[in-house]
Amino acid sequence: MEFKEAKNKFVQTWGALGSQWGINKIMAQIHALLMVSNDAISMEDIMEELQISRGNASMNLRALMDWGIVYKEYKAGERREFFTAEKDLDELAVKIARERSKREIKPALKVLKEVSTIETNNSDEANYFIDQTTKLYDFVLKADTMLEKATEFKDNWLGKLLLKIMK
Amino acid sequence: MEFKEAKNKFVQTWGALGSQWGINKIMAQIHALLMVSNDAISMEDIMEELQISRGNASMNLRALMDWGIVYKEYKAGERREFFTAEKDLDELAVKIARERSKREIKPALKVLKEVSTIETNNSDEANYFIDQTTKLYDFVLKADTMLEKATEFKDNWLGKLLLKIMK
DNA sequence: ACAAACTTTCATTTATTATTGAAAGTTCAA
DNA sequence: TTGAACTTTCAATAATAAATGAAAGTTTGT
Repeated sequence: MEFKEAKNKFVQTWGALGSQWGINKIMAQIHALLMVSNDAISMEDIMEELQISRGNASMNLRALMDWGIVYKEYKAGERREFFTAEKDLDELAVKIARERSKREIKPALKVLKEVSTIETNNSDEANYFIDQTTKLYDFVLKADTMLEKATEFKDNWLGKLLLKIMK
Repeated sequence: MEFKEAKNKFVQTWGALGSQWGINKIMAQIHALLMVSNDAISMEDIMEELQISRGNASMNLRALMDWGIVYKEYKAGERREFFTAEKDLDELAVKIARERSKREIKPALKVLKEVSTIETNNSDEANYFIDQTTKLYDFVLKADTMLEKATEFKDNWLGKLLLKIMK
């Protein structure tokens, strides 16, 4: 396998993986592209490489910047903007974890709290519902807290965590 | 908020959460429904409650059973099948983690291995590519191993893990 | 102030994914 | 072995999500 072929395979795979985890395919592909690029890339080059429209590139780059995992870069004497990815994998994982927690887990927790604290008519099914949603709330809260704690390690938390787990 | 309203809100929220994580909305909704139901439910009842077709119910129940998080149950003297969810949350998390690892992470790792071991022409960009994909491989492997280890605890691993992390 | 170089927005179009429902399949009791 | 009761399959359809591209917006050099 030669370089170009390998690069393409990587970008495609990363894009597919993104889709399966609820992330826009192109967004994941752009990220993949930036991850393996030594220096910053212009929007034009991204469009060219992935064969996508200007609007698509613009919107997905914006989304990646909102996630805090892609940055704009300016080059001296250049009018256009260049883009570069967060290359530190621990930092990357931390940012993704934080965003997903904020956007998805926290709101879900709020709903779980709400529905698990309704006034009940003491019917069996209502009691069971409260019991189950309360357990779910505790579980999700614990998982979310774990993510938070893990991200506090900051430097190579994954490696440290792994060591601890294996004790 | 009354019971029926709360139940509906929970099912909707769980469905939306599923979508955001790459899981079919109805699949997540059926799962939610079963999670808060004291006893096993027939396909007919699921169709009725979620207002979906027979085919849809059948396909998604099959998918949930493939994941190992929903079971068929037979009631004495009843012709039709009833369904029930894995209620143990630790067990549920373990099963989901294992399936996603098997279906998505393992194949991705295989590709990462492939593309990070190409013969290089020693150009800067090819070298950088190999460097980055190798790091990514190591990172993803570590994360996947962590999941595996975590699931080995089996009994309340999340709680134990959390204790360890916070030390 | 103008215009060239570049980016963003968003209504429309296209692609992807999920759903339906009718037909085929299965199981079981008589 | 028949047919009633139930489930599965899958081609057609619908719903959802993503992509396009042209117009509007912005920035910068002169």
